[in-house]
Amino acid sequence: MKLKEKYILEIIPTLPFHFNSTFYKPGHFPSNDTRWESGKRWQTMLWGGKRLGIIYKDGGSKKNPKVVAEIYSASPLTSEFLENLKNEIIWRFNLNLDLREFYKYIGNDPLLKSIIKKFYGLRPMSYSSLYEYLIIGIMLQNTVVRRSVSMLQSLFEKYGTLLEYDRVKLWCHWEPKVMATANEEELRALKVGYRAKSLIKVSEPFAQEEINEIELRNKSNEEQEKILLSLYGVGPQTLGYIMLDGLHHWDYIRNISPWEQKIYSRIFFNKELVPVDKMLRRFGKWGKWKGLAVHYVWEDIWWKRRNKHISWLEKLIRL
DNA sequence: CATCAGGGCCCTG
DNA sequence: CAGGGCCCTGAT
Repeated sequence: MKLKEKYILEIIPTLPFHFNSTFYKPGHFPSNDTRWESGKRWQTMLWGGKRLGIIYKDGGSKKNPKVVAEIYSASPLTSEFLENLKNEIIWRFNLNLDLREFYKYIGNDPLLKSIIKKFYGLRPMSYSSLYEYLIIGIMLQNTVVRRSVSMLQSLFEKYGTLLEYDRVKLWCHWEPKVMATANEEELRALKVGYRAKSLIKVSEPFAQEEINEIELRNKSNEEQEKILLSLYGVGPQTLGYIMLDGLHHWDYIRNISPWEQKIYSRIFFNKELVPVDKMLRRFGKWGKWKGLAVHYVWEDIWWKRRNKHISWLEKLIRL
């Protein structure tokens, strides 16, 4: 599917803003709906029934930051559509986030000080919809990165759409109803294993529009947890990712998976393995910013890995 | 060759 | 609330 129509959206983020560390997360596993180079992220997006190809560009300076989003589409888009899309982009990448209070509260922490200086203006982000994030969460469960990558790619090739824009070909997600009506055997043929059942069942409430992502954002913390946990295949780990990245609860850390526990032990405690409850107590000192603080340290180690070999980390990643 | 655990979660007792 | 089972895959 070739996308010929092109529109430009310009977004002025709040100060301070750091483009690269916000628009690229080296800790995310690689997927073929996105591509990155410094100052530029390609990203497909299925939104409002349209399959879009987007290029996010760093279009400003440190003092006057600007995100330029090139929107490619096969069919024309109305100005109303584009305005709504702009707001969605602002939400997903937290371009309205005011970090000043966080920096004030946390800025002198010995571990965070230098990281904040390096990534001054970093925000968490979720490049996908809630539904798509749930799919990714299911792909991560009980396996290693390599398999997560290959399972998602298989799903793209069977249920997604290959888009071409800016001379780049990237896969775009499917509508939930496509997977809600898939049968388990055809999914299992893609070697997703027992996750097939979760994929189907998690798609159903979205296909039937029983869950509205926009409405969910306005519900209380407890209601959000309840709704998400009621979905088949969603447990505390997937919930944790979504509460922070997708629903912007900057204090949300309840669960630490074994893999994260090992990495956290090294980067926060310089030890082999620290008990989870001890970790949570330590993170508690960052109060209502603890999730965001952990995100900063977490991102830092992945950026470091891009530049130099960290052998203990390589062993834990298990590509 | 077999066995095991991995960016969890569901279900049972 | 603890613990077994689950699709696969590569590491050992």
